Amino acid sequence: MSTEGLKEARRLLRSQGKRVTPQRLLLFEVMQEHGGHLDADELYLLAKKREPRISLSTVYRTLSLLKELDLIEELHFDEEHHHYEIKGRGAEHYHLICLGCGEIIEFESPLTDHIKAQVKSDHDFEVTGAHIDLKGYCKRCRQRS
Amino acid sequence: MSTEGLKEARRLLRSQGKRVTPQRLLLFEVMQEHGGHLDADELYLLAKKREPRISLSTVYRTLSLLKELDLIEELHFDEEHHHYEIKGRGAEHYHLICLGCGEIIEFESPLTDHIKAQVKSDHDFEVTGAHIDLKGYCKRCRQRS
DNA sequence: CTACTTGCAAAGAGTTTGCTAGGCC
DNA sequence: GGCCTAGCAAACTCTTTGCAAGTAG
Repeated sequence: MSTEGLKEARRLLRSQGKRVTPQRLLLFEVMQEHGGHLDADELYLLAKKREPRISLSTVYRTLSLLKELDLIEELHFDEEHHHYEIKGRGAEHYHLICLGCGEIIEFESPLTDHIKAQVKSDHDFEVTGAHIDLKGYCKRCRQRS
Repeated sequence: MSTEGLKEARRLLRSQGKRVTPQRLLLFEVMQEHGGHLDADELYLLAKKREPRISLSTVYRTLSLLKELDLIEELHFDEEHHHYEIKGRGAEHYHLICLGCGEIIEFESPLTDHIKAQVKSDHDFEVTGAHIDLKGYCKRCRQRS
């Protein structure tokens, strides 16, 4: 399950042309394992236990990258101090992949539940997980042609 | 269905004076089976499971060869990082993958059309292709536990 | 047998990291 | 002071290339 999240992180980094570095994976992993919210310094100290050479700037840079990729959430408990936490691995989400510009839009749909129900009755198959990618063209790319 | 594509690949390679090597067939096959989009490294790792001696350079060289032969499509998710996918369509079918016994059942569902319609109205996104994998447990495997 | 291909190692292009030195409430 | 960013050389990721060994036709 936690490796699932890691793969997802790799995939997202890749698809955005970001490089998959050990530091980024380590920081993501630490956040995942820790579960709750962390601030930059706490994350730094935890990561340092495993990779003492990691730098605080990398922590900050990685946090904003992960936030940009929507993998973590920034919590403003107070003005001076930001906390971060892994985004809800809760609701399943799927992807719209634009073949024109490469943008990846995440979506959810209750219809996926209907598909599961149908598959259950048609094939007597109990679905536990789904992976849905829809490819096509986004509004902007369609307008350009 | 999938052997159809393989034969086509052989034929095309031949007709262009390219040699039909196990590596090229393997890589093409992996891409075909995977269905969705892959980048060079993902393809490399998948292929390595079946033929551990394959090299990353072969993956890159084969990808550009297959692109040249128009057997795969290069998706520019961003400037420097490319993804690839098998060309050519056909009746869309999706997969049920049993986590117990590994069986893969193909299915179709009109509901996928509804998802496309919904995605169109919600995100103004025109779907041209879909890749849907549902994982879970088939009847037999459920009865055994 | 000959020309095309592969695997390896290493180069290249471009990004990311770790420092150190600041900047901002 | 406490928290975060900037600038830059060095390190690294991803891709391509050169070459000797291997293989298809």
